[in-house]
Amino acid sequence: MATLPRLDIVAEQPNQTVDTSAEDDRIESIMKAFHKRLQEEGLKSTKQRDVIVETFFRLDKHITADELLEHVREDLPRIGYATVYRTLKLLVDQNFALPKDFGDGQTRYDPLHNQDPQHDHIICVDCREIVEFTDSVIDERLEALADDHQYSIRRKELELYAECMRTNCPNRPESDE
Amino acid sequence: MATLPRLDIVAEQPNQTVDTSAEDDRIESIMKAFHKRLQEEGLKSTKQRDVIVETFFRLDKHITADELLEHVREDLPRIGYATVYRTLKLLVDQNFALPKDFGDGQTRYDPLHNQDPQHDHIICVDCREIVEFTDSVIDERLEALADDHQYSIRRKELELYAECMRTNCPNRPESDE
DNA sequence: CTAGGTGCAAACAGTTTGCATACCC
DNA sequence: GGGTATGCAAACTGTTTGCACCTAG
Repeated sequence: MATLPRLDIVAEQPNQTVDTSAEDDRIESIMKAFHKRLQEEGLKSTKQRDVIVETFFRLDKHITADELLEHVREDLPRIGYATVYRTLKLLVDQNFALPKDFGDGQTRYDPLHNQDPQHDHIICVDCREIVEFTDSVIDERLEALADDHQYSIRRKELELYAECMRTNCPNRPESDE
Repeated sequence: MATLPRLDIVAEQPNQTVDTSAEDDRIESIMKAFHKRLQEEGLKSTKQRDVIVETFFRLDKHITADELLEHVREDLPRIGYATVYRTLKLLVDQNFALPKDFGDGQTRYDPLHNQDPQHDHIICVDCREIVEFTDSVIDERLEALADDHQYSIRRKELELYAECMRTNCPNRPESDE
C-alpha cells in the first residue's frame, strides 16, 4: 500500500480531557447560535431546550434519545421522552444535528458544529467504537460519480463496519465461538 | 470536471423486460444454493420458505418486509409477518440478503447475488428512486483509509442522498413551497 | 394575553416472541 | 417420531401524538 495523502481526522480521541475554558467557549457560541436561530424562527427559548441542547453538545457524541434523556434528567428530573424527541427533531430541522442509523435499531444524533464538512465513520463491529474521518479524495470522486449519473448530492452516508486492531477489543468473538 | 474512468453500473433499469429463460435459470441457481445451505445447516425446506425466497429474488429490489409479505400472499394467503421476518433473518444470517436502512423508518433487504461485490446507492430524496453503483477508486481508497486507521473492513455502507435531474420527478418541492 | 412548549399517557409502526398446531426428515 | 417451522396473537421497542396545563415573549 502506497503512502496516502494526509488524512483529515475529525475526531479520534473520545473521553479526552479538554481545556475547560475553551470548551465553555465552544458551548457558549453554540448556544448563542441556537438562540439566534430560535428567534429567527419565532420559536421560544425554554429551560428544557437549553439544558437538552447544551447537554447534547457538551457530550458531543453519537448519542441516542435514550442516553440523552438520562443525562438531561440529572438537571431536569421531570423531563420526558416527548420533549427530548421534539428538541432533537428541532435540532435536526435547524441543521444542528444529523440523525444516523448504525443498524442497531435506534437512531443516533450527530452534533453538527457549524459548518463542519460532513464526516464519515468507521465503526468497530465488536466494541462499537466510532472513529470519524473525512477524505477529499473520496468526496471529490463521489461528486464526480453523482454528476455522471445526473444526480446532485444533498448529503452522503458513508460508514465502514470494521474490526479494530486492539488486542483487548471486547466482544470480539474468539475462534472458539 | 474531467472524464472519469468507466463506471460499473450494477443496476440502473428497474422494471425492464428480461429474457425469461435466463431469469428462470438465475432463480433456479439461487434456489439450489439456498437449499444446499439449508441442508448444511440442518434446517428444513418448506413451502413457505421457498415461496418467500423465490419471490424475494425474483422481485430483486430493495424490498421491505411489508412489501414482500404482500407479494407472497398472492401465493400463500395465510402467511403472516412472523414467517416473512424469520425467513428474512435467515437470509441475512446466511448471507443471501443484506438489511439496509435508508432512513425512512423501515428496513429494506438487498438481495445478494452470490459473490456480488458490495454495491453502493444513490437515492433520490424526492422520488426515492434508487440507483446502484460500484466504483473501484472509492473502494480502494476506503481500504487504504481503513488500513491507515488500523481497521480491517468487514462491510461498508455508502449512500448518496441526492436530487435526480428528471424534470418530472414527483414530490419535488417547488419554489412555491 | 396567547401562541407555542411541556409532561404525561396513550397511540403507533415495525419487529419479535410464546405457544399450540402442522410438517419435514 | 421428534424436532423444526408456521400462524396467530400478544408483547416489545423506539418514536409520535393528543390534550390539559404552563410559560416566554
